Amino acid sequence: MIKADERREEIADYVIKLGQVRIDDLVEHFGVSRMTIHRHIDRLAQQGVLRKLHGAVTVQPSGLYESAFRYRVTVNRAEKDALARTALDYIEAGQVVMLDDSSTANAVATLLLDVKPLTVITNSVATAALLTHVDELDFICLGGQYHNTYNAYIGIVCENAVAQLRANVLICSASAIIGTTAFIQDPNVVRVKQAMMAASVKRILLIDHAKFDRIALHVFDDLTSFDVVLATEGLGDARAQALERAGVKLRIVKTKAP
Amino acid sequence: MIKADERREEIADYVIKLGQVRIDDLVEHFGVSRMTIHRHIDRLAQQGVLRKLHGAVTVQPSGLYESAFRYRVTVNRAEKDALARTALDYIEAGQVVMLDDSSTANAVATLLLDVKPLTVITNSVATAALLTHVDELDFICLGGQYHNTYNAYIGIVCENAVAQLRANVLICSASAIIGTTAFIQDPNVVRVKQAMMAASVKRILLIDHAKFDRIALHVFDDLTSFDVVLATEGLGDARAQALERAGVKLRIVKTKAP
DNA sequence: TACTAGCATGTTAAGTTAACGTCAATACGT
DNA sequence: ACGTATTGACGTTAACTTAACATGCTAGTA
Repeated sequence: MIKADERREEIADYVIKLGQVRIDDLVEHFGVSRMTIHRHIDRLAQQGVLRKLHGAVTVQPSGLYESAFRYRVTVNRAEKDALARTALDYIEAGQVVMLDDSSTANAVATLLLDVKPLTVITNSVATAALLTHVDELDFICLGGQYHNTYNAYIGIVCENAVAQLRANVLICSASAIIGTTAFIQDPNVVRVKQAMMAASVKRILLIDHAKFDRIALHVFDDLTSFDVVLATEGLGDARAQALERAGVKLRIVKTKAP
Repeated sequence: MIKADERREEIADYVIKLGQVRIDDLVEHFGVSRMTIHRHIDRLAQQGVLRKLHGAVTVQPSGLYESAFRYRVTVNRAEKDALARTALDYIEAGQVVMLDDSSTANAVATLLLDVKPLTVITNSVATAALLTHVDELDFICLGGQYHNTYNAYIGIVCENAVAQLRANVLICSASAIIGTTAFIQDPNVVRVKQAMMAASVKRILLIDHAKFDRIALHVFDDLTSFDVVLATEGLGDARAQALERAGVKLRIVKTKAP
């Protein structure tokens, strides 16, 4: 329920404020069982917000602000799952699918095992780990310089690798949406994503509503460049109508059952 | 000790034979403490040979253990370690090191953490897993088509990625040695390795004695093309002298203490 | 209203890990 | 040679984590 998400935010804030906290302190501070704390921090750790130690948790070593920023974006697992499930509508067996390094695309990867046979291309280490050792699935990893923050391969080697390939469908995400433009934090990531755009026939952008009202530095592309933009219903009717008026091929995804 | 490696091989064989074994069964079967079994299987799991479940271990979900990378790691482990330790003589901090997809090069990777800072390039998934998340280490993964048998990325994408890079040192191995020529089983792997040769200033070949008296289909390169050929003493004096007469820069590595 | 499904949570038993101590083999300086 | 670190394997225990099952709450539905 919503209360669980709030509790997770409280826990994340608490840990981020103190830097490192023993699990028993969390148990005492929040007045719930040790098991429940474990379940919460497991999920936060899976989202990359916290890191479990053995009896304690710390914030991920990538700067407090960014961690605090990141966990709010990734909290909504239900939204990502709903987006991922809808994205499957645009993927058919036998196609070549390219996935970027976003956690949303990673969620799509978990569902792709039901659409085999398939060729999948990605620069995400997390997604690569999911797709190795899978039968009936041709997997191509985009190499490049490993970047810890994104847990992905980027850089010129990656861009050139993308340029050699062609995909039927690209599934990607962005850091922020301002007006009808998608933005990304890192210029090197932008170049990789733009190369992916150029190498794909159909382009699908997945955005949860937390991507609005945020700021990122570098322009990725205009929303009208995508064949489909999947957004969760949280973005609001006004904004949805504005985007459609601007020519964006928007499709709203309901988080709950249809 | 050597005994520990043998014990790990015994455990691996036992688990591979039965498919899945409970940890307590291993404790009883080998007559050591539960903790020791844990330590053994942790290492095997890290090598990708086994997978820990929770109270049990299984073999990795991939059909071909004999020829697969995972099993090769445990074969001739003492020899590979000796070769790897000697190979460190040719690597200095700050250099760019390229490693192929051989298990021997993987053994070198485990030792590289002591030579930081370093830039490491590889197409091996096992080696990549070792080198991600390491501070002071610039890691570049060579992408390409994932190949289950080698647990590595190969193909034209990989070859082109290699061609964009330059390394100070290449550490590689071969499937077989016949006369003064190194052979490889798979033509696609040959092309990647040849690209690696062209992209490296100093080339080092690591071969354990099991590589002699074997047959592989495709020519990799002549042994005289390497700046150093490290071989274990098992290859025999006669063969060593013949190679040196042919101009091979051979260095014999002792497995045991002198 | 009653029924059902889906979560969040608690409880307990089984399993795992960290930390420390012992022992043997190896390296090193004198 | 000799004693002295050093290293790695192994065991023991206490702390910690996980899986599995049970309970209760909430929302949607007949």
